[in-house]
Amino acid sequence: MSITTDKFKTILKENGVKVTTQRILVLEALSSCPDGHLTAEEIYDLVRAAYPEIGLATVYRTIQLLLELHLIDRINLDDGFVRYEIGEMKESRTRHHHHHLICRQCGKVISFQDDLLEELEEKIQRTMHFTVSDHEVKLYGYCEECRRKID
Amino acid sequence: MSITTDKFKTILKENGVKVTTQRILVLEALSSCPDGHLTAEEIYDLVRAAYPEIGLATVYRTIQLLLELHLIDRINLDDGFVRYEIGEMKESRTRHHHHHLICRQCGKVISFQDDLLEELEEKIQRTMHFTVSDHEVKLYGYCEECRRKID
DNA sequence: GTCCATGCAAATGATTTGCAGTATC
DNA sequence: GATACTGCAAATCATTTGCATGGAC
Repeated sequence: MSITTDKFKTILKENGVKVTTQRILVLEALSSCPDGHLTAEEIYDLVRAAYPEIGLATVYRTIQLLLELHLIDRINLDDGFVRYEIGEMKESRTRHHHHHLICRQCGKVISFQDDLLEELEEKIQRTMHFTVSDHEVKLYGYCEECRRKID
Repeated sequence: MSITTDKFKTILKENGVKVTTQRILVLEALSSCPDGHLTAEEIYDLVRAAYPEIGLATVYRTIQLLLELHLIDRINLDDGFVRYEIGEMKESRTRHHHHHLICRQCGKVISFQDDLLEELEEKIQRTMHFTVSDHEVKLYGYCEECRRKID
């Protein structure tokens, strides 16, 4: 479950930054597309529908702020666009990351949950003396429809 | 073990593209830094030491070619630079990927081998009907030295 | 000799920044 | 009312591209 507007306002105040229409609209655009993986330009277009005077620079500055507040995550699918998505399950202390399946054919992105890396992280800790705090996993391949077309 | 210059020349010929000094030097720069994770600019600087007249555009074009020939891999550490590294173990048919530990403190990148994702890929195949062909894993955290400094 | 490859400079495209006006607290 | 935030336009920076020259086969 993603963050509500009210909770967002509280977080902004707690961090000593101002609550502005633009910030709320950017957050809401990201919230409204929970599986969106939106680019900055896409967020800009979405917000502009409701608030035409917003500038692209403000969108970038707001994205930066949301990243610093850990309310959104950056995703790089190596297609030349950086994307952002709302961070989910902020309440739980455990890092229930979700990861991405990326179809090489149609570019579709499917999210999935898995904690299988726990074991790997522990192993890394032991053998490499490296403390893992976070991870990012991308699986490339072919989605069901595209595989059917290829066969 | 990474590719030799002779093997590289053969691959170029097999693919109907010309063997040029520039291409060889770029490949050798990447080979000489097996753990380098070089940026295009860094490759440019390395090659220029031996061959000052090379242009940055040629470096980019060669990187593109090497990627298409699957001789190098692209790595994105989300620090604003795209990096490249020589592909290892090209001879074995199995995908013995290596992954990266990235220190959030000093930025150091440590490579490691692991096939732990085999299990996950199989599960994805079964439950999501998605055929995984490749994967990329990045583990963020703190290396031994930096952890020591923090404590 | 034929083309592909190169070097240079200009173009591109995402992101950033400077600055004067504006809105929040 | 002070100051952080915004919008705009200009700047930046990695990467790409057009084109005339040069090199590989």
